[in-house]
Amino acid sequence: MLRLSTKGQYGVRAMFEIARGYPDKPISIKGIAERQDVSVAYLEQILNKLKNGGLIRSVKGPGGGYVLSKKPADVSISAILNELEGPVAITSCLDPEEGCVRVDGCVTYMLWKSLGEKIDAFLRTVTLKDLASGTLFKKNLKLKIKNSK
Amino acid sequence: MLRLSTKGQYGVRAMFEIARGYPDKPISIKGIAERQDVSVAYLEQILNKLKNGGLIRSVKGPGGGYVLSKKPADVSISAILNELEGPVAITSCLDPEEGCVRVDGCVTYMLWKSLGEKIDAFLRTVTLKDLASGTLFKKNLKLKIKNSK
DNA sequence: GAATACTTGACAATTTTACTAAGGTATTTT
DNA sequence: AAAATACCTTAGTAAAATTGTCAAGTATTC
Repeated sequence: MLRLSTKGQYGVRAMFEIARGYPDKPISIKGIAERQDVSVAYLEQILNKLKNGGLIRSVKGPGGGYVLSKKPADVSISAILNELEGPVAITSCLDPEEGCVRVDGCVTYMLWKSLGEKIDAFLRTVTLKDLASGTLFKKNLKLKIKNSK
Repeated sequence: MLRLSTKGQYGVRAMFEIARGYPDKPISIKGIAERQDVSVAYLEQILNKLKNGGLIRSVKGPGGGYVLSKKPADVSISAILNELEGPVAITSCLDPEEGCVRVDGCVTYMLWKSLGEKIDAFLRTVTLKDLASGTLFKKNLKLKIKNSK
């Protein structure tokens, strides 16, 4: 359950590739497609959204590609996924574009709201820099050791 | 993004209703359907899964219905969703029934794994008793006040 | 035996996902 | 200027998942 669409997954992986060229080496769709094993046509859709969201800018012509708008440490996974798939919304009640039909005291409303907030809080703490440096892996290891005591 | 299916949502609401009859008053599908505004036929499917998972037991005949197998404080949201939709698996790599094609060092593997673990850890802490008592709401309020200082 | 209520499996409509296709625009190099 | 590179945009579509419905049971109680 709670599967993330491939669009979101590929988007994060593509942003990771683009981050590697920061600040001045544009990364082409073709290059990303090869290294991350995703079709060029599908990536075009994804990167277009990220560009419109202002997370990356494009450089046309030979030698062109995409460049991160901000430094990797300032680009969170939350920002990427928000642009591609909208905000976390466990239920339709919590989707700003939909809303709740059962306005009355729904017993689960707070549950899903809290869960969504926790998820987004986590995704905001992880950045492209963390992916590149493997920080996340280390953090996780530390936590495991701590817990096993 | 990260929408939970209606099956999972209705399942939790149904379990909440059943919890209200614990330990000795069976709650009928019809009653749940009316109070939670879900069709009887759809609930049948859902409750059947929960029954096979051992979370509830059924009582046939007039006055029958479903009864919780354990006390509300021992039934976590995680257990309910696990039964209805399988474990949290943000990506197919992390689904025990699928697996990862890109076995090599995938940069995002740890990210999705950590997120999944965090989600499940939270869902394990919330029980049917919490839903009934509104504990979650109070916890959340406390947190907000703390943060706003 | 009539009423209540759970049991089971099949199936169908709708929506979402996960792409592909095709043609266009902008920039650089030769 | 022409060719090559690479981004840009919209439309369409097959497969899968979701979200149910339907029908024909079985078990229990009154």
